[in-house]
Amino acid sequence: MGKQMTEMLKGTLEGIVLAILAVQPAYGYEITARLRDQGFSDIVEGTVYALLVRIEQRGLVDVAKVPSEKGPPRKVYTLNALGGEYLEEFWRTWTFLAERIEKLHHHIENPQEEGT
Amino acid sequence: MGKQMTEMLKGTLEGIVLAILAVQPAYGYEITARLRDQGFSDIVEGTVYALLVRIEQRGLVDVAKVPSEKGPPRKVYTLNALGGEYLEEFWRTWTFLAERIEKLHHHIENPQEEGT
DNA sequence: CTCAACTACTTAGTGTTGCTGACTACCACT
DNA sequence: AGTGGTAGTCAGCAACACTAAGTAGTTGAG
Repeated sequence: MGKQMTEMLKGTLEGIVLAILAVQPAYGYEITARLRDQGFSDIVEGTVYALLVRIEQRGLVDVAKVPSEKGPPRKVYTLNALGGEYLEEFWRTWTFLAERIEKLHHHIENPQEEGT
Repeated sequence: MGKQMTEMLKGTLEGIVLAILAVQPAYGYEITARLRDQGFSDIVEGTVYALLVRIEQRGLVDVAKVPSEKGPPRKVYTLNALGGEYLEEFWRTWTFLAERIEKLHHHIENPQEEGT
């Protein structure tokens, strides 16, 4: 998708993954696949795994090793209480940013509506 | 606002500034002030100036030095054709990302609506 | 049995970005 | 002369996503 997407994902990808985990626990490989399903087709596995390590170290998720039938054991990540708080904070930040950006977007296409 | 906002601004701040310039040309100090007005209260001047240097070097804006009554000359930035294209690309990327994130947000609050 | 392919995770190094904090410089007013 | 607002610059830092390679298990073809 390009450089813009790469830069834009900084800070949001973490929230996206936490949001996915909020729906239900998952392991890295699965999360990558789910991201691909949801349209983030060029997010590489390495990025996701690195992100998971980060959020684990920050204590936002609980980890359980679960044996897999088809390969090495899976590390299943579950959003915990702290992670839930962090995710809520993410949504607040996101909403704040998105509202302002949408306002700019709208303004450009409708410059006559001077709000302030 | 915190670390989350800092990270989230990466990649979007550039688009925000370009969008501001799309409305009308402006100089750095003014852009900073306008960002503050629009709610981005803790974006520091240094960041904006650095960003302006970047987009100038990429040829997304034209620059004109205009004398000021109250200080050093102003560097007035104007969005040019290339910048306009880049901004459109930014909006596409933004829309793509925002749609997917909103879907996630919605999904969490309405998990019964399974789309797939 | 060996090799490829898929699953699953790890790690070292790179580039971009926004922030911190200090600095230069110009003007007006006290 | 000194303070404060205007306007821009610069060096150094931390965080993040990407690249690219590697490890390790399982399955299936040759």
